[in-house]
Amino acid sequence: MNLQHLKYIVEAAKAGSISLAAENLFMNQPNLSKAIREVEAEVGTDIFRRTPRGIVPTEQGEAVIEYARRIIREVEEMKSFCREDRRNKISFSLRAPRSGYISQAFARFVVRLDKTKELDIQFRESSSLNTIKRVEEGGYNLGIVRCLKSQERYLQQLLGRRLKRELVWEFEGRVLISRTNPLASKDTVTAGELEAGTEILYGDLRAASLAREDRRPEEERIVISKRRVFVSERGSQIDLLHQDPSSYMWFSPMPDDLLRRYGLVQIRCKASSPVFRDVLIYREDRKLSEADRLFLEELYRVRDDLDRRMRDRTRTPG
DNA sequence: CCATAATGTAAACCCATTCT
DNA sequence: AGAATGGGTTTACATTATGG
Repeated sequence: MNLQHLKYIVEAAKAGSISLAAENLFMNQPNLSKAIREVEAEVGTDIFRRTPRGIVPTEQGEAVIEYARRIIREVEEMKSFCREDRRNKISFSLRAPRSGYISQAFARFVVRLDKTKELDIQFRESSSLNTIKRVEEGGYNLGIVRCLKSQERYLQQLLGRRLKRELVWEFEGRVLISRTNPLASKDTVTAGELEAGTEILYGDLRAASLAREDRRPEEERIVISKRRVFVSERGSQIDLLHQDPSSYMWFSPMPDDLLRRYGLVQIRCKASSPVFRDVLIYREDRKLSEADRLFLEELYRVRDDLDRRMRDRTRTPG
């Protein structure tokens, strides 16, 4: 049994099928089948129960797979330990939803880093499902996933047992509009006022919705407009907001300086705002690094600023 | 003494086929 | 339909032999 064998059973567990796993591993099914049998022979217990529709881990198998994951990860950590000069290099990787407050926190975090050190920093905006996948696999160390509060149970289910989680922020969605939008001077808008406008949504929202359609038939999203445009590129979203002054999109509360920079205004929607939760995730076995903590410090600072401003505004209307 | 070449073996591979 | 087997071929790896 070698590391390769362990990777095989982890992939097989993930795929739920030897044939599919073989495809993912760029090998053929018989060889994978044989390899799994060899591991089973060596550990002395069946890892999977074979069924006509694929494979399911046995009770002992679950434990074996968990061991395998840990071993693979440790080896990866060992390699990265040897690869980089840890004293002289800052490594950081984050996947997060598209969000003004997160990108602002990220930017502030980066400028605070020691100028004399090498940087290996990755920040990528991505859907919650992809974030979970990448963080689980170990490609990214930190992830922030966003879900509707009402779908939280789903998220917990998706996260499973191997990821630690921490609530970053719970906020009411805001309506993001151009400064030239006739509604821009208002404090709050009603659903009726938005109804005629064009709603802009992220391009991947349809496909990567956290709740699977088949399992959760009732529509949680508040649908207001009949005119909906899916756009996944930030610049185009902003252009469209300006070109079509009736258009709007739901967004997380955004820092004022960003709003000013883009010529945008953010307002509450009376009564029917969806409530979102942003949750930080990272692998169970991983300790937060110095850089991670620095980022979180900035993240919470930006969040608290926004929280405070939003409270002030509601107290002094007009 | 180390580096390269030759050799033998185990493993990975592929395909056809059978089993559940 | 998907998993397992068998048999033949190729590839990878380790060991040993040879040469600078």
